[in-house]
Amino acid sequence: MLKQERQQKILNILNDEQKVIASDLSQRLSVSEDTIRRDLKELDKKDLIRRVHSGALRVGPPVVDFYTRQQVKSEIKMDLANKALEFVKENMVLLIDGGTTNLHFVNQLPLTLKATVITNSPPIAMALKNHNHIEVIMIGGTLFKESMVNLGIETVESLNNMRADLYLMGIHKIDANIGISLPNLAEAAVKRKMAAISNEILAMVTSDKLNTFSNHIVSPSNVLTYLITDNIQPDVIRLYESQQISVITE
Amino acid sequence: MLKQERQQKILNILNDEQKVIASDLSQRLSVSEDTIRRDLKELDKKDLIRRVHSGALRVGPPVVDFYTRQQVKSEIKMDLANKALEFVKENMVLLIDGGTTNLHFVNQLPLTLKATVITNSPPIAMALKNHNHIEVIMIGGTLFKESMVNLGIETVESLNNMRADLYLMGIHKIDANIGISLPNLAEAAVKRKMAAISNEILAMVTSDKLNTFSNHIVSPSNVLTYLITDNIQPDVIRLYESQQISVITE
DNA sequence: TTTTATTTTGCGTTTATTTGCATGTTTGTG
DNA sequence: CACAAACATGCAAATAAACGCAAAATAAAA
Repeated sequence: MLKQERQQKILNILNDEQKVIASDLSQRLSVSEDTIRRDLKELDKKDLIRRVHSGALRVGPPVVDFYTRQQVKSEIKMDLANKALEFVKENMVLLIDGGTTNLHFVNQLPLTLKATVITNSPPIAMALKNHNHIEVIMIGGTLFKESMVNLGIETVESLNNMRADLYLMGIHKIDANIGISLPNLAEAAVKRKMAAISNEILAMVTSDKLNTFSNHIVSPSNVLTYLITDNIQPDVIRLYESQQISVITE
Repeated sequence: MLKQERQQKILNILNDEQKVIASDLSQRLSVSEDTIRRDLKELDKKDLIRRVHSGALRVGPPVVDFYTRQQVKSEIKMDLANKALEFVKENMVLLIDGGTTNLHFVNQLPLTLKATVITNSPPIAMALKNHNHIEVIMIGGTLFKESMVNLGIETVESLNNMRADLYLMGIHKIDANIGISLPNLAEAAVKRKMAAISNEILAMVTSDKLNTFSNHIVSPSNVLTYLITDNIQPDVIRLYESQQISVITE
């Protein structure tokens, strides 16, 4: 393995895990501890990590570009996605749009599940390649690369002829009073349409998104049927439950 | 082998494999390690790679490596894809369907290219995520997982309102007499439609696909404008050239 | 085509990196 | 304080890179 390659791996691991232990790294990367120490020393000199006795710490907040986001096993999101699984029944028609949490959800779907998935997100479609009993219907449109979803008039029109049992809505921002919102007009329009053609709507929301808002409003938050979150503050939960949303937490 | 050609191969390999070892390259390209080192030094100076001790790393964002990594014909396909690049002009409307060769092609498109890409293949769309000046229009439909393309009535209907300058048709089987064929009815229908709305059609074909056929015929082979292949048998080439196809080989 | 000029390549030699190990020192912890 | 784990330092082996030079290949000119 190349030295720089190994150091990049260390940085990636650190990005995922906050801290690393030198002896661990030695095993995981199968090089001697001396080599790891030398790596850590170099990375520390470049201020890419903070060296401490027996290991190293991450400097600054975790980086979240799209690709590392996909690789990073964000445990919280995995947990949320895992809780969502129980709402999936055989032969359901699922409507799934973009977002990393939705991608986690799809990756956890059992390979044997029989269902139909409608999506406007290429990554979601790709993740279902090996689910032989899931029929995937892609909605076309203009690819919006930041969220990796197809948007536009055709997207909305295609949705006209469809109905779904359960819509897994990717959430950017949600506020109990203001509603579900995000920074892109076209994306809001598509989500609104998706909500309209679905029987039930489920949203997985990490607590950092709760009670935040952006400029384009999709709909009031009470369109949601289920809200899965890691936030356990009783007053926050009550806020949504009072809107007839069934809130699922730990 | 010419120097430029070899350096392009190095870039292709690097694109595919994220890193290269100088001594490996020396063997794979059958030149001395000194030559490889000189190549790497030049490419590094142009910022096309990142030189490190004992090898080099890829610069820029990762590419979509969706299909099985160590494909036997991978290098040949990259060569074919590379030859296809010259037919792409600024501000063109490209229509691209599925296939590994097409994916290789897309991965080799310069990040600065201005163009519009229409595709029914999610992997192609994903591969264009970092091409900030390429507008991607996805055609929806039912995902056919073997080829990873969207198919069906909606797919064909969506294509009705579109026109493309150049269609990169993924080829399963082609025979000079029987035509272009494949084993799936719906896919054949979509390809036929795509051919109908395109000004020119380009096909990249490895020699093992030449003069083979399957049960669903897309069209006669003479719809092609360009045929890029690694087959250099003069009689085979003449077969296609006699159909007014411009054949590009080594 | 033949000849000439230029570029590219391979080899021997020298120099530099990287890695693991041995040895002695420091640090954290009970 | 004791003691193990972690660390720094120096060293040697293995690889890899840099350099100069001559042979070979390619391009250009006659």
